[in-house]
Amino acid sequence: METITKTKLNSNAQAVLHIVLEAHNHPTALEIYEAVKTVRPNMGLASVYRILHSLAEQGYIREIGRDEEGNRYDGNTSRHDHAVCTNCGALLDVPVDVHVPADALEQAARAAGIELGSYEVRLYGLCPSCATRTE
Amino acid sequence: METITKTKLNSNAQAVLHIVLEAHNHPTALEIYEAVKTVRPNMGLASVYRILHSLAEQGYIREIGRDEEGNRYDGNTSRHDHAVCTNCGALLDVPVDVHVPADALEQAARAAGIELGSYEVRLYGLCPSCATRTE
DNA sequence: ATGGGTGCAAATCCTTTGCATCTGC
DNA sequence: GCAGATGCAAAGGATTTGCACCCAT
Repeated sequence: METITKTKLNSNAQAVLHIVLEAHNHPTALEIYEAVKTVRPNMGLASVYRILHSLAEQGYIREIGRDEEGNRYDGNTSRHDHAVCTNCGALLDVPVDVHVPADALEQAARAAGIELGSYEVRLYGLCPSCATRTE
Repeated sequence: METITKTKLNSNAQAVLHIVLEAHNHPTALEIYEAVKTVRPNMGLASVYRILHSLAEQGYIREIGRDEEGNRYDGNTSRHDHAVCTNCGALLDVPVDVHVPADALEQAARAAGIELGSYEVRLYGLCPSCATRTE
């Protein structure tokens, strides 16, 4: 049972949301903070963290795991897949849906003993720049 | 092009590897450190971190992402999938392979522009205990 | 003796929290 | 006036690093 309550956003939250929605990459909290500071120079880092959490909780954005740089956020909340560069760590969107047969998902969920909510495919490999640099 | 060079492991590294291989869950560095201390009481945390990195680099174990507790390690290096509890954050193995059609993978990799190495399906939902507690 | 591994402590980095203040309603 | 949001600084927690020391070769 999902309980998502979207509350009205104040102007600070809107500014943060804007940044995340515009970002094509998957920015970290620090990157979002830097970007937001150009618009609201006196916003503090702590507020950015608090706002990001509340935006994620309300379903406006999504947290998509951490890497060595920290937690990353995604403005695209619809189901989609990601590719991770095993060399530089870049996290890219997969622009097409990786179709996984529904019955395979259900069987796997049953086997793992979980009540399936959603899923994601992660591709690991070399991103364009790392592929050429390594070839 | 993968370059994995397995060097001979010294006894400390073997002790750490043993812990990770035996662990059925996906322990964090701290948990591994605690476990290793029962066998080698004077090993330091820094050494555990150094050893874990080198074991992962050499392909003995695998790093499988971070959560609020830190980086988690997996002794199972063969391709397999994971389930994440959206309530308590538990990270479980999926005991069956989620079969993703090879052509879907290739098409997705091409679309994302990466040279595909491997992949993983992540299931999100409620683990057994959270499901009953929430129902 | 020599290079690598080790323990310890200090340093880093991301994130959270306490608290006094400010804001909008 | 009050509840919630904010900035700042301090605290917290995971991970890394500097460094002197020790060990096996």
